[in-house]
Amino acid sequence: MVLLMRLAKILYRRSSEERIGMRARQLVALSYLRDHRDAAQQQLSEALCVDANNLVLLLNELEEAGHVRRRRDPADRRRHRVELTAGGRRALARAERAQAELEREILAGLSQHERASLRELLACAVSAAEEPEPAGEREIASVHA
Amino acid sequence: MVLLMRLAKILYRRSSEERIGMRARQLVALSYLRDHRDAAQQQLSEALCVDANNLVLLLNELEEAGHVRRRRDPADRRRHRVELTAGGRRALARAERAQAELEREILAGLSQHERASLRELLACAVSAAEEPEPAGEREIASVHA
DNA sequence: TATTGTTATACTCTATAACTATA
DNA sequence: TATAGTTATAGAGTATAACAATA
Repeated sequence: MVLLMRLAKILYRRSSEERIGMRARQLVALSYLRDHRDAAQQQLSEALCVDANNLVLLLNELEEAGHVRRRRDPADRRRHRVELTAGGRRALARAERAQAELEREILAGLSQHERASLRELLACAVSAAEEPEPAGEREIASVHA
Repeated sequence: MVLLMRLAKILYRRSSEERIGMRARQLVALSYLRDHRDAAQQQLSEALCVDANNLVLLLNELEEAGHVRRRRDPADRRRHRVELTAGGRRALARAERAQAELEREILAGLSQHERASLRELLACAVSAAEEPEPAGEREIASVHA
């Protein structure tokens, strides 16, 4: 856990804007939006661990850059659905290429196979953490994978 | 990479002071100090990715709490060596127990074996990132492990 | 003169609370 | 009245720069 925090900090420090073409936070948001089409802001706020108000500022940046678009949900007009634009997709692809290079640098101590394992484990952990469980009954889980 | 940043943020958010008995940053620092006895502040600053001035503030907190002690290095009196006190060791142990419980919660989607693998991979990556390589010659590395 | 650590200050990021509109 | 999003403001966190002590 301590290790995870330290590695994340190393990564964050090196993910400068000139290096990957956008802020690290923006990259995380765009990446999430690609995997979860038309997410509502509330959902984004929870998934990215960003307070609702901060999310507004983040989305303002992204919308101004033309990377995302906010549309009112016809079903519930209080809601805004956020979608990735074509330009946002391209910017995301560029950023991910740069990020992959950075990844190779930082994880130079790991073999390709180990890096793949790490990615898989993280994906599994994050997706499990994403579903906050229907209600209670956490004890039974995590016995096997 | 994005996943790593997201997971770290989830972890950081949940590592509240009342939960683990100290700030997350303090835990990271104490943990490092246990593994690297009598580190100089400069070394700490680099390893923890904390600017030298912020490190001073962090160490002030820790020293005030009685968890660490600063001593001048007799060999180079400009240097301060930071050491963990007995109280610091106890506080660290308590925090790590609480943190381990949190870990089980957050990584509930992973089996015990998977969690162990993750820990190992992270340790490997961090320790590799710790040595910034003698100089140049990064291209040859990272072909195999 | 260069380096280690410290202090002072300014800036960025994040969180708390009040506000608008829809339900 | 409650919820989704926005705005305003304050607080925490972080970085830039000048400083003191030692080499």
